[in-house]
Amino acid sequence: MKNEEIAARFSEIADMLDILGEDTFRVLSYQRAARQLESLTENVEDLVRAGRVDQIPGIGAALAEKITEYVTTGRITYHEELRAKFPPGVLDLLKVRGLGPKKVKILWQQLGITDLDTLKAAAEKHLLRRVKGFGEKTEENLVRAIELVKEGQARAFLVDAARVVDAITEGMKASKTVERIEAAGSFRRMRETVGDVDILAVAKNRAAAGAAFERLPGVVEVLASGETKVVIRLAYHDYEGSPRTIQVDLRILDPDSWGAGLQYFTGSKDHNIRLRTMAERRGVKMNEYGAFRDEKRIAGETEESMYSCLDLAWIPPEMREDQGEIDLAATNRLPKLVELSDIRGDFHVHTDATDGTEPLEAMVDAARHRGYSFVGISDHSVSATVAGGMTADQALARRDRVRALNRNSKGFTVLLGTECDILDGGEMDYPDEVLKELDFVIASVHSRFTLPREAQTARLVAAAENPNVDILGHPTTRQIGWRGPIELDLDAVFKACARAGTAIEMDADPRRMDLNSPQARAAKNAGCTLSVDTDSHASANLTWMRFGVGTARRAWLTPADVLNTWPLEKIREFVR
DNA sequence: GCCGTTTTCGGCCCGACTGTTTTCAGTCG
Repeated sequence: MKNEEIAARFSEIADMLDILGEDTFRVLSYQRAARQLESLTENVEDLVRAGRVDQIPGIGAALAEKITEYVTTGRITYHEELRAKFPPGVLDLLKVRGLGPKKVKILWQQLGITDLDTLKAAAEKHLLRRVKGFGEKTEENLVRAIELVKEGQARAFLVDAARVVDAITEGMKASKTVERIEAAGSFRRMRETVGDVDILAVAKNRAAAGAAFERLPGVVEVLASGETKVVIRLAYHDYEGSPRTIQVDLRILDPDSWGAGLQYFTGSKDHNIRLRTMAERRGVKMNEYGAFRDEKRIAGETEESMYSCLDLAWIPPEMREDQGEIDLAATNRLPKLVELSDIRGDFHVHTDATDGTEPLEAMVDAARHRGYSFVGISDHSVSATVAGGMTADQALARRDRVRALNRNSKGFTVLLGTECDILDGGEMDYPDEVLKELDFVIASVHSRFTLPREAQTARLVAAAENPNVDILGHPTTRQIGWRGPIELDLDAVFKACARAGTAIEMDADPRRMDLNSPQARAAKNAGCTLSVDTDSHASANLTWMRFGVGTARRAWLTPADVLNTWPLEKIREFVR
């Protein structure tokens, strides 16, 4: 989709205008437009064709024209003209913590510093402290901050952020300095990756709570330490065992501001700006301490009170992205989102018969202990050689083992399926007779990621239309931080799935999260059923369901939209 | 550059913290 490409260019225009000292609100307009494009569920090319680009919130005539220019010509002249004014490397300086547009402009135009290496050398030679606004401390901080940029500190996976949140919550509770503690920010909104972790707490003795926070195990640096706000950088190991660091903000609130703080620091920024604008029109001032009319507090203790004082229903955090949820809350039309407790099973589970680490029986047991009523076993097909794919005979040979398991377990059903490779032209890796013998079929792409868009689309459409295929697995095959999505006309695939009655997967592997939430919302709008699965290769991975459900909630899915919340009889009907 | 239930002009969220300077600008979220 061109959405991301245009968003990236708008974001860069914003940075350049900012450094040039242009009007801040122009800069904000480009930033806001970039965020809107990133979370847009529709393909911007379709909007251009339909002449509806300027209906995107935050996009007016000028930005609509630039979007149209990019869609038709592949470039934005204004963007290229601005770029010509900037030596390569200058924009990288903005990534350094402590450097904003003003300081970058000074470094570039007064000292001729246009890249990270030169800046680091200048700081180490103490050349910066001669400039007004820069001092000894700034030089020290910059050297460390540049190192961080060069390490390429990536955003944290949601599962890792959850472990950091748990560790901090436990550590702070153990310190007995806080009465209440909860995570807010993009983690609470269940974004697929998290830039920093926001923790809110209530404490009688703020200084003691702040000190306990700074002493938590794993703290490598204290970035700020005030009365109501402490910021640290924390070391952790990601779910694959690699060492990383993440910034964690602690905000200490008064009990009667708890709801206001939770609302404020959960965001998103655009959601909050809309709320505050609404409040202002009603003569109400809203901030992290409460809602006030004529200096008098009218809300703040609970999050519900902050919404109800604007005549809004409480909005689930996952929906707070300024994508129309506020209008729904105003008219009591918010959807009843799917919850973890609605999930009755998991279709995408591997065993040691292919590339899983545990035997079938162990995976079945783990699923049953989660309180599910079914589990779908979906090991790889023969062409997935790196994953130790099974032959058709091996796949069918497990039917007896599964029948035995099902005979001995009341109220729990093992479905024997496959994650069958989609071959080059969209054919399936197992013959129809074999697919028919299995309880369900997930069809996935594991090869030929670089096919041209049209061929790739035709390939997935053919798979979706195969009457034996029930679920299209991890449809874009992207892996965060490693491999981008395949070139694909997703809308065409959604239409094919809706037509053929094939479900589309939301694969909750932390690296995949595929479909992601805007895509899943588009799939729902196209009439598709979604299946939220973990793609587990070990029993511990079954817990990823929490984040798959979080992403499904971001896509506004209800239980009716999610195949694996349905009663088993209805599921059997669907996969027949 | 966007936007409209006081507006087609004149607003645009706003508070915490740091570092440098000495009363505040810049950055961040």
